[in-house]
Amino acid sequence: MHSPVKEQPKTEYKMSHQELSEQELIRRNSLQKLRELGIEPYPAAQYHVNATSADIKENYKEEANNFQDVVIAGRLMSRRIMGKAAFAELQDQEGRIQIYVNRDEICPGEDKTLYNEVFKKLLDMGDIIGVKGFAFITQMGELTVHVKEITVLSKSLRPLPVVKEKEGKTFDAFTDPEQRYRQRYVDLIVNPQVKDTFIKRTKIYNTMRQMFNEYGYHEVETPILQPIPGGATARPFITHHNALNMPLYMRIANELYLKRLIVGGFEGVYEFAKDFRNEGMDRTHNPEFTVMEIYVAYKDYKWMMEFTEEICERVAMALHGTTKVQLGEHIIDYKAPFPRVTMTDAIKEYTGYDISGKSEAELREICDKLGIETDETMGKGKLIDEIFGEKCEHNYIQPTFIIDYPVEMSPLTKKHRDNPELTERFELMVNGKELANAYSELNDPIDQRERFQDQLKLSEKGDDEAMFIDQDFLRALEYGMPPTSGMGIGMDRLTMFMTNSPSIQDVLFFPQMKPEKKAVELSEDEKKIFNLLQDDGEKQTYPLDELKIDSELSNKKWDKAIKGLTSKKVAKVENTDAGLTVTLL
RNA sequence: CGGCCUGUAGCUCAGUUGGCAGAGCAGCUGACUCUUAAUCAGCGGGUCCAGGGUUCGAAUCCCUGCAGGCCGACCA
Repeated sequence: MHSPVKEQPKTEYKMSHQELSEQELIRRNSLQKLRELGIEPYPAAQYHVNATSADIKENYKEEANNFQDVVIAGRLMSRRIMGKAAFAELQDQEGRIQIYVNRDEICPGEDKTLYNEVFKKLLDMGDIIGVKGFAFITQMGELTVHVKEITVLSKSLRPLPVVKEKEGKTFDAFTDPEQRYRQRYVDLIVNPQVKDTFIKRTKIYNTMRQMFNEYGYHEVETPILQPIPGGATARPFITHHNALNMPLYMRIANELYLKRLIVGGFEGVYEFAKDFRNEGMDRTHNPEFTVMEIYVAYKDYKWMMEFTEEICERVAMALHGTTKVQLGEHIIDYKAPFPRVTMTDAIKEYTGYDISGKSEAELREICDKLGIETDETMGKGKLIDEIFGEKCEHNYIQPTFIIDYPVEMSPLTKKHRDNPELTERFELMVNGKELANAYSELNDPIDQRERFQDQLKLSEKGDDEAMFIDQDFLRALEYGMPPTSGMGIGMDRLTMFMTNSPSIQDVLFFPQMKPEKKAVELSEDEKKIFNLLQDDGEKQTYPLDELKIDSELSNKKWDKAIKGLTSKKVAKVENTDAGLTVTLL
């Protein structure tokens, strides 16, 4: 019988207390003292606030003598104590406001404990308090709340980074990217520009939602767990449903579901969708990201270009009050209309080659001449895509629609009304990157089936990103889908562009990170076994009997050490065909 | 996956040729009733990312690993 339940809390308790810093111990001590003074550091009752820092700052007028009975709450961000009086800053959702605390005013009687002990000693920066008082302007001219009453709302047990500022210069800023992303809550508390970026992000969503609703379109939700990951070419995450005993994929796109809804009779549907792609991560890619997809019946891609221009204009105006937005060294102007450039013209312009009507072999030759690497799995579509990606894409800094893509690289797109080699598709390029992707949706079920079959051939050729055949989607199309235009826009990228953020991590609250590993402390005997396992080549697996002999430990010591290693998740014991083995984790 | 850089106190960072672990802010003690990076005096605080190695001696040199950043590759 093992009893991990009994042992584990004990060690954890011990460990967590060993790790406490001096400042953390002092704060825990203050917490205790508050309770001894009859002050609950985590009160249950609601605290009725009647103003915010921004309210007071925007609307206080000395001559009007308003805000004479305000109640505000927030986090204590700085303190300047001068004997019997003190200034401090309180930070609420809207920002910071200075408060003035006078000993004899918060302690009118003989007992000065509330000021001398509670305010001066037991409260710290980072604590959340509520204050009741009146607004006034100090001799130095700063709008301040003169405190009459102070309430502890939440004691903070960890010291915050102290960021100071003078004349626009920031001192000791909390800048370590790892800590900022892992502890976004701290980042948000001490770096106001970070909060601003995320407020803008929400404003982008609200602006778009409002526009779509004005148009009468319908916001919907479609499955994230999909039996067939369709609608895009990308490697999916795979998971497993236990009760159904079947694999499920995390969606890489929601396109095929939204089109089913168009078949079902909705004439305009949209979804802000979290998509998941099991691919590389870099400055512009996170494994989970958000795409807004919209489908409108009886429209085509030309209409959708104008609609997309309106989105960009409205979003820029809502955020900045102008269509001109700073992005790195460029100023991007989202004023409509944006130029429309065909893919053929774009390639002609930047490479000199005319790709129209060229065969696969001819295209491969052009790639060779341009110094673009190719391989056997690449079809016509992919070759053209490579040329555009290598030689053209990065040139489109100002918003530009690239239109009329080759049919091979757009399996869900209607063939061009004038040229069957092309499709009615556009991508909106901004700052050399794809921001939106749209087409006149393919609604010919027989054509769609053939396109899927072409994808299947690509897949057999070795393209592991080619699309699966979604039979139910084809069945839906066979019932008839009205001519429809659809568009997808990368919300993370849009937010980056609109907030001048160089990295996707700056526009995601919680970007994906490898887990923090806690240093595991091992006993002498545990280390001995650990080292034996570590030295055992790459596999780091050892037959249990052999390991025990090699460790030269007594039965008792061996037992204790190996149990210690398994309970700390350093190694595991497995019962295999070959007998018991020990593997390093 | 490859190259470069980073990891030292709660935060921001120094740390010389390998020779006692440092500063500012924060913290603690005290002074101070309109300050604002408040000020003044004093004090405490370290798994130098982890594990090995070289050495009389390692934050520093070497190896391995972990985490992060930037660039590139792959990838839309």
